[in-house]
Amino acid sequence: MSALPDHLSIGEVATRSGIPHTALRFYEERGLITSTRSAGNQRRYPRAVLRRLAFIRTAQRVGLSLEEISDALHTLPDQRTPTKADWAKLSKSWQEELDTRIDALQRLRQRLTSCIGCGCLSLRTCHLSNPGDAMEPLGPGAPRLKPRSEGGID
Amino acid sequence: MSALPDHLSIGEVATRSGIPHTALRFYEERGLITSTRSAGNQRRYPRAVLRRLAFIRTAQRVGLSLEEISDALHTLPDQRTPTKADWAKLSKSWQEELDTRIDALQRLRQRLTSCIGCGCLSLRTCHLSNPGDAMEPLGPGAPRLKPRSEGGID
DNA sequence: GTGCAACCTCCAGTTAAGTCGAGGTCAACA
DNA sequence: TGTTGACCTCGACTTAACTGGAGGTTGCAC
Repeated sequence: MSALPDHLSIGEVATRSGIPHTALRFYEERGLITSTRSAGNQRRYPRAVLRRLAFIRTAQRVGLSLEEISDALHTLPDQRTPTKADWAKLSKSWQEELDTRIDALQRLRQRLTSCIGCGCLSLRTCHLSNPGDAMEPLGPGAPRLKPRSEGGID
Repeated sequence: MSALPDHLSIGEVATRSGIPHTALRFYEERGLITSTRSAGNQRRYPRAVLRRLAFIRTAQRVGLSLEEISDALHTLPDQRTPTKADWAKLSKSWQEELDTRIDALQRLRQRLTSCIGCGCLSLRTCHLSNPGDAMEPLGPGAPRLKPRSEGGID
């Protein structure tokens, strides 16, 4: 527990962030974080990397891809003071995305809630499994190569 | 637009659900949906599969994995009338999961909102990137092999 | 000055969720 | 009877996000 210096080794960052060193190198490769090197070519991170990592992990947890996160972080001028407009742009685009996701989650939860209450006992008939309202503005699935065109259902 | 029979071919299901036939076979392989076969060995789906697929896609969209969805669907007695207790159990476990996710999303959004307002112009100092509150009950990342132990940050 | 853990690079492997293509079958119409 | 389109299986490939190992270097404590 010595006072942390400002130049953390990859091991220290891994320990303090809970993120494996392999993942840290991977993030660096992908441009999500950066490091300088010591005389002997070892990575040295500024302390701020921990906050950046926390941000990355939070965004990731809510379903944003590393690419989206990376893009977002890169709309901010890379080394120096982003303008308020930069921030506003980033925030706005994410807010829409987040709103959409929150909405979808709440609708799913709502369906579950009402289903429990409604006394229906089968997936076959329950409206839980029968959307009714518009859905699927985004395609799911891992390979986000081409957006799939969602047809109407039932 | 002939009146839909109750035994849909894979092509019909694909068209009506907007889900590629390749994915349908994949879901079947994973046990998320089932089919019977025609005399000539072609898949035949009951109409109800469309609702089931809508449910799957919705759940997937909000970030649940096919495995989680499959598990959930399998807590319901497979072919006949699940009891109210079955439903309650499934619903409850999902609700917690959904609540957690909604919460995380809202916190992230809140941080973005307040950040815009606070006038801070750098990720380095903004509390947006500095969680402060407890987070990461679930690990992110694709390989969910071993849950990662999240250390404290900064 | 030696030993060993922590670091380095490079590359191959893994998982989830599919996609794609080859090679073959079936059904229905002309 | 022929051919065309929808279907079948099987296996290889893709993308994102990592993990793991081999083989070599650094840093620092004794």
